[in-house]
Amino acid sequence: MEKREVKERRTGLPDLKDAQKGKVVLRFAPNPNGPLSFGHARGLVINSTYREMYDGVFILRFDDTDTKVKPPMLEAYERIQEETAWLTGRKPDRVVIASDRMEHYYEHASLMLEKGYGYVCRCSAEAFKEHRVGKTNCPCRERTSLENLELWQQMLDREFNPGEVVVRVKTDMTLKNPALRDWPALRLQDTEAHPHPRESIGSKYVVWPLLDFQSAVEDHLQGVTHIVRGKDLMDSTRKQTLLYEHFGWNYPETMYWGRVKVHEWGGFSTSKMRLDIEEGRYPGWGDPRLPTLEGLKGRGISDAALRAFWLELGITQKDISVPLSTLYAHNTKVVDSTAPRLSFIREPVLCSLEGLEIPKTVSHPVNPNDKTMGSRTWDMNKGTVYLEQEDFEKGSLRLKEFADINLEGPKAILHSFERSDKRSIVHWITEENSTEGTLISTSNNEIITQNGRLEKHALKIGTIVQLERIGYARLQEDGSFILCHEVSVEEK
RNA sequence: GCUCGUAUAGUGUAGUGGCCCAUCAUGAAGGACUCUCAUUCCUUCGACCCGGGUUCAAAUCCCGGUACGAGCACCA
Repeated sequence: MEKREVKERRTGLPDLKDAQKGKVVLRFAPNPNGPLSFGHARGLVINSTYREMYDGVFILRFDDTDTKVKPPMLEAYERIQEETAWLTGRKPDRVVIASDRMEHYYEHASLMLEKGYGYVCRCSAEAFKEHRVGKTNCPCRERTSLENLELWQQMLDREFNPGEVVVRVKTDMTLKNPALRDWPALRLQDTEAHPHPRESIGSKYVVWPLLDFQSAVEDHLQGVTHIVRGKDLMDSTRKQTLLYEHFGWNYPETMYWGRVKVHEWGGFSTSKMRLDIEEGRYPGWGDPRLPTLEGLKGRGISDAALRAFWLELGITQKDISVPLSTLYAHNTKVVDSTAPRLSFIREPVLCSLEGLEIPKTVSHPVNPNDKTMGSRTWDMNKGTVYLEQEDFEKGSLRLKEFADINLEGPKAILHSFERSDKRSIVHWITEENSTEGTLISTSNNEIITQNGRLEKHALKIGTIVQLERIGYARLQEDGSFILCHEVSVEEK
């Protein structure tokens, strides 16, 4: 009888299964091998939104347990926390750093060996692969817990080299899914050659947990109730569930989202970007061509737009490909009502006004949809204005909020102050109310710098403006503007 | 190859057996407003992967096919 209600369009995220208000614990666990990027925003937005919905706890966890393949970046720890606060609107309730929690992982590893839930395996990776593929038990599996604990101590005492030994979780070698067969839980890392970048950790440990073990133990210790993450971690859930069964714990409820590709970006990875930056292909993580949170923010993509974007995609397991214009549409919606208008003349042509008596000043609204934002008033004393080359060529124009003109070479003959016909309305700027200005944009992975005449302004760094008839742009520290996206997607 | 997952308009999404000749957004086309090619508003266009089955009734359940994606790392 309440069915009717169920069928109404759901807005926002679907309910979490078995969730009670005030008792939900969520986490987002990036690898700090670089600052966050566009894709990370999904985990942040979804999980932090559930925190709001259920008045729960949101944990930011740094999964920094690999020092060689994806080594952590020291600056990223701080940066990621700032980015999290920016995107979610508040600090995480708890911050956990895996490399600070090693003793807990050791304790559980040792307990696992003692109880016979796992074993120390001295097979090479290749040798074990044969067991995995052939569904045969590895001889190491037969060791007693005493032997295992002894070997474990030797691991801790650095009596082995990386690659010689690994701790495995005992599952079942005949499991249908090969990924789950006696999966590795802890391994050795050469932290002399590859020390952990955090000073307090450095080369202190050689035995390190792998993601599936570290994450499983930590989720339990933190009391995580719901895990919402990408579906690439589905097998991870199954592995971890097997470990939870050994320990008699209850695995959190999980939900997954599918892969998202942004048409314009293709496949970016943090590791790849890091390499590109180190090799000088990009000057830094904030480069406007990079899909990092820093890059997007720097271009004027608002946190609210990013949130709206990811919330709209929701958590379907479908793999999708979205154009960037979807994000831009959200951004326009968020930013337009508060964006001051500004005049920027590309390829400026200087014209002198003649023919009619020129008023002392001309005013434009700061934002036509919000009169309380006031107006911009230009002095007209000098009688010279800049027009864009492209507009100049049209011959007869309407200078916005001012007058109709007919162009005769460098002379702009004032025709009337009232609109006299349908000639196109263009933006313009007086000589004395403008300065040299720069607009930076990106196209085909190139940075394009365009100089022109910029209206004088007193805006704060970071303000997102609408350059009239051009697009939304953000004021940078050096006074230049960086184009976020064009006012209209219409191609010219 | 083995394992797992997904398939609704151009792009995304809602929908868990009848309310669906299918929701909302975006997009496209047209229009209104506007001294910006902005914003806002209105109209129109446009979809249930294919084939079987279950049922009085299927986008929804089952089976098969196809397509796409992920995992099978001593990465996260």
